[in-house]
Amino acid sequence: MKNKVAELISAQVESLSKEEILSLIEIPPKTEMGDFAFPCFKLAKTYRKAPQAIAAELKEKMENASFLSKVECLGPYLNFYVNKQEMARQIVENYKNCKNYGGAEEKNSKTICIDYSSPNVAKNFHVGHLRTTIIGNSLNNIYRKSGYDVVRINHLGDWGTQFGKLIVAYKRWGSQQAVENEGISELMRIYVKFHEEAEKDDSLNDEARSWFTKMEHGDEEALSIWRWFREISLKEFMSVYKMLDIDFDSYDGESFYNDKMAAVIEELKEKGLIKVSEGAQIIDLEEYGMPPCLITKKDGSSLYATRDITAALYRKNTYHFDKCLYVTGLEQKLHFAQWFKVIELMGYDWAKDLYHVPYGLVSLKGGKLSTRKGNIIYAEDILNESIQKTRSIIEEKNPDISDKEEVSREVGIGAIIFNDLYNQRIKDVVFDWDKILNFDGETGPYVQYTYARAASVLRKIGDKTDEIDYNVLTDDTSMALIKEIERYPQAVKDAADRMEPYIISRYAVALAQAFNKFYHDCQINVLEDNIRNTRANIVEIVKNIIKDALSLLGIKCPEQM
RNA sequence: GUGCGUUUAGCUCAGCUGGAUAGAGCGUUUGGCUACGGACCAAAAGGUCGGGGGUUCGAAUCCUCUAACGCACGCCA
Repeated sequence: MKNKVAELISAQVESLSKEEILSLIEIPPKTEMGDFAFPCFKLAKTYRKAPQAIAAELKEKMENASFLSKVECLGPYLNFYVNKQEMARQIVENYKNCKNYGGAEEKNSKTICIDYSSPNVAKNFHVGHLRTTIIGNSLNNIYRKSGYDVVRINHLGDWGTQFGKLIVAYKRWGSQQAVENEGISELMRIYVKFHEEAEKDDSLNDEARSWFTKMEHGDEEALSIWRWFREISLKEFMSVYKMLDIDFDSYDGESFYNDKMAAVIEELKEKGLIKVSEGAQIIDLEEYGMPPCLITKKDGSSLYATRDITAALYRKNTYHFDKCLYVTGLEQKLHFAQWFKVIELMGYDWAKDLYHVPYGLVSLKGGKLSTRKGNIIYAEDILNESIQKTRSIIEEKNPDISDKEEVSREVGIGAIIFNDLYNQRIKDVVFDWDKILNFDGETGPYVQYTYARAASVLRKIGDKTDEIDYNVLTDDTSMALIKEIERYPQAVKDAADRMEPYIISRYAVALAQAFNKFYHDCQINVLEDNIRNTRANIVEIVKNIIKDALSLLGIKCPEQM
């Protein structure tokens, strides 16, 4: 339709190409103002006339087009009112012709690696980790729908000085029994204890660093403790992933690159990038306005950047990615900028394919997240709390449905995921129980409720035919809903281009709102066959799109709730 | 100190490459179940878009200065 309008204008306007016209055409802010609008400002210079006059002139010339019901000029704008039946028909038929509406009909043979979640072993999985996990998972779904092959990488934080600290702490204050019984909580306890003691006695830090150096040199005692801690942690992480129904293609964490870093350091030396400064090996980035990137410490052991660089080289060689995304907090921005630059300086042109996908800081009302201060909320606790709240709502409103347990999980977890994906990634989040457990308005449960409602109507209707009478769909409410249906592919595309799942969330809410108004204004289960069938078909389309959109966020849609 | 990010209604946020009277949800006030699910729908109130200057026919959007808050700045990740 937009295309047709553009053609019509193009026939009258020589100074602009059809593409330019297409990009100028906009959707008026209010429906009374028409379906499409063409602002005439740009033409004012070439025609040397006021835009109002140009709009009036153009109007005369295009009033007779058959697909239009009306053309009006409102000041400098030319407003087009298209034939409603025709518009509805095009949108619905376009939907029906797609195998994967909103996404790619075929794979595009491109690969994207997404590094997300990547929690630190031996630390509890808290609200902060939930963000990277949920955002990364959603980006995975969005790119998959858009035709990419996606490699989901959980780059576990399972290497580094903190394990030296843990080993020291375990040897001094831990016991096998306690670790086996308490799992990560016990590891956290001795880790916190280490920090308390290390403030009084700095030699503990040296001891910890030397244990980590032993690990890097393959010391069996150090490694066997490390393996044990890692296994215990992974078990707990897996239970969160299971709740969220999230999986990964690779759990190669930092330790995986331990034996691959030497070659990379060698390469950096050969390329003349390494300098020695205060005993450490660094890459000077002053020229690029950044502090130096540290490659090894003075004791020779590796650092975060070393492992990231090594991992990037490995992934490029292994997966041949077209893009590689890193979903981490904004506070790590400098770190990524530094080592991306190092990759570029090594002469790899694919440095431009590395993207840091940052998100804002998660904090609690009382202040920052801090395990040491006990100011922390664990992922499992939020999820369980939300599931329980959902369960009690179901008991109150709809106690007769079957599989209550499963539905409570889907809705409760959906609420948490939706809440995390509702705003732009960059926004800081202050965790608030009241807000996260509110299921009214623009929330996951609202969208899921809309889905359940649609499912319920369709169940009541039973059999329906595929016949659609487009004359039934010309009222404002139905047209508004159909226009929302049309918007889905663009929403998916924008979300993929901007790496922003919130665009899908906002779309899902808008579609649900349009549907609920339609549901309210237009009775669906009526006696007239043409009306019932037509509306039921629209309901089914909307239901399918809601399910698809929520699936991109990682949220399930129960048929009843 | 330097750099990055944020600042839009009481609160949480949308606002696409600059375009028509700046939009939602929550909260507040009010109305709507003898219709298909009230986790719903409708209406009202609520804004000098942090502040100054500039570019433009036109700025929440672009440039510049500035303020507040957050974060990062070498041997943690």
